Amino acid sequence: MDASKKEDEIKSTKLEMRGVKDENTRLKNQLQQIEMDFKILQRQFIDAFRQQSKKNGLSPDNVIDDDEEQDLVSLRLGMNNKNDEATGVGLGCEFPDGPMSVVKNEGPMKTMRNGDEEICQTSVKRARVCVRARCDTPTMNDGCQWRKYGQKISKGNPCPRAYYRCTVSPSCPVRKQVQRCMDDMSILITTYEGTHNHPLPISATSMASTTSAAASMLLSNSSTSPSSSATSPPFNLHGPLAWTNTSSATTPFSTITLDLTTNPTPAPHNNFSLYTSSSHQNPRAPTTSLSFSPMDYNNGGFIYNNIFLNPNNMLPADKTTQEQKYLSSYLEKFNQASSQQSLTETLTKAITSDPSFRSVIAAVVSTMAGAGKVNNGIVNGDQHIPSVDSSSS
DNA sequence: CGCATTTGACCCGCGC
DNA sequence: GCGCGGGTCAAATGCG
Repeated sequence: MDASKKEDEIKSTKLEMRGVKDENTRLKNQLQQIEMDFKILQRQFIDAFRQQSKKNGLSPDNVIDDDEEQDLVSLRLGMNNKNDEATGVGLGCEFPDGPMSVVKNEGPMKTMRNGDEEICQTSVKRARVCVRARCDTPTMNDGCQWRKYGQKISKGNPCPRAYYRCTVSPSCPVRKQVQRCMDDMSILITTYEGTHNHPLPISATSMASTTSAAASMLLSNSSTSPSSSATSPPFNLHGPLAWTNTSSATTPFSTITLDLTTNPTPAPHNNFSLYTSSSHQNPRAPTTSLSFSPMDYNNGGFIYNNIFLNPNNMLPADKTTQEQKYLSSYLEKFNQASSQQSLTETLTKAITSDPSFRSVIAAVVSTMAGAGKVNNGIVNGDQHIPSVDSSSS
C-alpha cells in the first residue's frame, strides 16, 4: 500500500515537474521573442533618431541639450516604475524639485574652509555621484562615518535634505546629501561629492571607489569636451548606470547616478523617452539618458550585452577586460542562482553585499571613462549613437 | 561630559 | 538692487 502510494506521489511529482518545465520553456521562448522584438524596435528607433538628427543638423545630444550648459546622462541599475516619467528616471528628472540640483552647487561645495582641502579637491570637487536606492533607514549604510551638519527643506519637496560630511578624517572633504525622492518616499537619494583623503574601512571602499571612479569619469569627459558647445556625453550607454554630466565654462559640474531602485514594469520604449523628457523637466540639467533594454535586464545580461557587447555602447568590442569577464560570469552566476528575482534586485543585492562586485563596477566605470576619452568620435562627434549596424549581434 | 543632532541664522550665487 | 533658494555655520539641545 505504502509503496503504491509513494509511486503515485512520484508520478504526480514527475508530472508536475514536466508541467513546470514546459511552462519554463514556453516562458523562455516568449522572453526571447520579446527581446528580439525589442531589439528590432530599438534599432529602428536609433536609425530614425539618427536620421532625424542629421536632418535637423543636430547631434542626438543636441536634441536634448539645448541648454548647452550641462548635459546629463544616466547610468541606471534599476528600472523605474514610472514609465512615462521616463522622464523621471534619470537624474535630473528624478528630481523635478531639484533635490540634487546638479547645477547650482558649485559655490558652497567649493568654499572649503581649509585651503589645502580645496587644492586636493580641485580635480573632483565638482563631480558628484548620486545613488538612488530603496531604503527604509534615514541614510544608506555605506561603511563610512558621517556627521550631519545641516538640514534643509528644499523647494518643491516636502522631504528635508540632510547634509553630511565624512568624519573618518577631520580634513576629509567628502560630503553627501541625503533626500527622499518626492515621488517615491521609499527611494533614498544620496549624493556624494569629493574623494576621501584617508584610508577607508573595507566596508566603505566599494562605494568610495565607485564615487571616485565616477568622478574621474566625469572629469575625463569634461576634459574632452571643454567648450560649452561640446555637450555630448562621453559615450552612449545602454546600461543600468546613468551618467549625468553638467558642464559649462563657468560652472563645470557633473553628476553620475547609480539607480538601485527596483521597478517591475518598465516599458520597452522608455529607453529613449528619457532623452527628451528630462530636459524639459529640468532645463538647467538636460539629461542624456540612454537606458537599456528592460528585457536585457530580465535576461540577466544587460551589462554584458549592453555595455560590453552591444555596439551601441562606448566600449569597443575588443575591449574585453578582466572586469568584463568577471562581470559577465558574475551576472550569469547570480541569475542562475536567483532566477526568481528580477535582475535589478539581484544586482542590488550583489552591489550592496559584495564589495568585489562593486569594485568591478567601479573599475568598469573607469574603463568607460578611458574609452570615452580615447574614442573621440563617440565622445564629441556628431554621431552620439554609435553605429548599430557594424557588429550588432 | 563628550559627542552627535537639530535648527535658526547667515552667506552667497543667481535671476529678475 | 532685491528677493529667493541652496548650502553652511554654530549655538542649543539631546543622548549615551
